[in-house]
Amino acid sequence: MLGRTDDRPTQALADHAGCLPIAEVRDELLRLIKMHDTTILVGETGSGKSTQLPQFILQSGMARGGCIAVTQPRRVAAISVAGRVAQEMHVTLGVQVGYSVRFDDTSCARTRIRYLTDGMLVREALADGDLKRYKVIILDEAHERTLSTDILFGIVKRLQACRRQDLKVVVMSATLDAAKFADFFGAGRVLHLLGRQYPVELLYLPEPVDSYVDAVLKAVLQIHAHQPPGDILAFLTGQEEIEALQRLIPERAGHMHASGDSGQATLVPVPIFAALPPEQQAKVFEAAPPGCRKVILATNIAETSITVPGVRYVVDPGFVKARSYSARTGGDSLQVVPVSKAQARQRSGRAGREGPGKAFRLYKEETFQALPAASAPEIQRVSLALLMLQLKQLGIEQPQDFDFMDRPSTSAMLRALELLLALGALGAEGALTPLGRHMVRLPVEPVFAKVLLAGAQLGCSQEALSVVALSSTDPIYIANRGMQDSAAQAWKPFMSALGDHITKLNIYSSFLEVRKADRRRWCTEHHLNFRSLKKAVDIRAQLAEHLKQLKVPMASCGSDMAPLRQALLSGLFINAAVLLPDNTYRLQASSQKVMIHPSSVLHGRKPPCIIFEELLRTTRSYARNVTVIEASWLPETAPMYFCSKSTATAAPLREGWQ
DNA sequence: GAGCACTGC
Repeated sequence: MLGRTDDRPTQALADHAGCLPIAEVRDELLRLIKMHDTTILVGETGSGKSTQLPQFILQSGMARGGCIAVTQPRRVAAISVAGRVAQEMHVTLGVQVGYSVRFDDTSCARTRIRYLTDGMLVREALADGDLKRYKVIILDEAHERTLSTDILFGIVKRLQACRRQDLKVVVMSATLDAAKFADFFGAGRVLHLLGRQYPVELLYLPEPVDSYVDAVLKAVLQIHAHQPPGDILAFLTGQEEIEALQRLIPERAGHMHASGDSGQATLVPVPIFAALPPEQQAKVFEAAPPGCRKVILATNIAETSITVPGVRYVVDPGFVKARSYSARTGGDSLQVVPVSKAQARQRSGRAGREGPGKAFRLYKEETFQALPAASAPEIQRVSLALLMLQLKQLGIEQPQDFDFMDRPSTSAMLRALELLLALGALGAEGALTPLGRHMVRLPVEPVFAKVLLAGAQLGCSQEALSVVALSSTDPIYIANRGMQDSAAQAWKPFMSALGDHITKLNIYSSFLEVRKADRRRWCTEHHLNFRSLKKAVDIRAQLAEHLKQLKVPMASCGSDMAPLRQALLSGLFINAAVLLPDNTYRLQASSQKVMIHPSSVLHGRKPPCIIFEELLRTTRSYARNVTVIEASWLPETAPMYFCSKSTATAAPLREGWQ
């Protein structure tokens, strides 16, 4: 079986490594898994662990009477690995081997190996606390430490305590910090697998640089001038830098040709980042024309999500744009920060997929040594309201006492619990209320779950569904450099003086009125993101189905937007702010000063009272996605926040759910 | 008068 299983990287590798390394340790691996409840498996890229191990376990009979779950952090991985395994086993995808991701479940009662996104398995655990159908749970790519994987760590550990001998867990990771996993699970042994990676030569700069963008440009030109053929993958932090280098590289490279360096191949820059339309993303997979060398200018999307073929050189300036959340202010910020050692290794590894490569790290070797081993796990960087709600649903009365691999800060947990209390999801004694149990069923942040349920009570569930679905997708606006004016013109007919939510609702309604076949073109004409709007349609349908199951009444408020704005206030009241004489706003909950973000339709309009979705800290604190409300609505919607705390009573909306 | 990395339910 193993001889013909490998369709990955190259033929040359088969000669190089013989067969998949995992095949050699198959029996040893199965013996260990049989012997221990939990096994830690460290496998480098290309070790075959994701495809082979589940098949070994299935053949061994260990999953008899049940199913094997294999989690992945990303949808594409779950889908593509399932497809490959079905092919190897000569079975139909969706029968013995299947996958389950949001909006797409290709599995059935007969499925024995089930690939899922980690978020999907968390959802299953929320519905069926015992995960009874699974005899084996494999947590793959555990080193990525997504929020969902971290929840699953605690869930499976707890499950094993009550389902003794009946649940095997395998934690698979690509990095060498397996000791931490072994320690957490009390796992007896850690097994290491050889990867199938070609050697990558690491080159550092002797001195630090002033501008990393400039340094990337220089490095690319030097590689082009002095290194043998092979494409270059350069990491940058965002769209703006990528577009700048896309212009500069041909300019400078052209200059080199003009100065007499003839016979040189042409450098072709190819951008890749998530917001790029799919047709343009596809260009990174096309081979460079003869006599050309591709320079892929990428964000960290090329670290894990996308593997570009043909890359032999990696240029890594050592920076990444990362989001961080402050529990103190409740604000988000997006900052350019140094990468971790693990990230730098992941990046340089991209040069060794098809042959020996070189990685140019644009910093000193000492700088690398001083980098943190890994970036902070997601659980320590995000708002924890959803996590705390889910832990309560899992029956963990004191979420602070949950068995975390890395504990989030107490202040972040307390802030989240306070929010849930104010939303009415938790009662005074800290238990889930009926409203909270409804909220946990909805796959959105608790504030938006509250908007949906409040919308139902206020007679505007149709509108609330659309607005919440739109808030759960990527931005729907496309504003390319130099076309802001025409874009603003195209959006004008949809703009509402009531704010961004109702403006987006107008866009969504118009989108739906367009014939399906014409929607893509309509979006292009209106400078709107077709993908985002289409996704909003899918999410809305899923949320509507959940509301139906919860027997929540569906109604429309027609053209009167007041109920919808009140529903938004019911969820977003902690982000209520009033206008000050200097035209800034003061947050009611914390007295912080904020300004309306210039991208908002309300920018410059000075409404006296607003709510907003997100506080973004850049040079200043900006409110993004803003809606106008009446100040008189504040006290009755969230008395806990706007009256004296000692006399606060439950919000009126909560009464209906008690 | 600023600028949005990347996932996921």
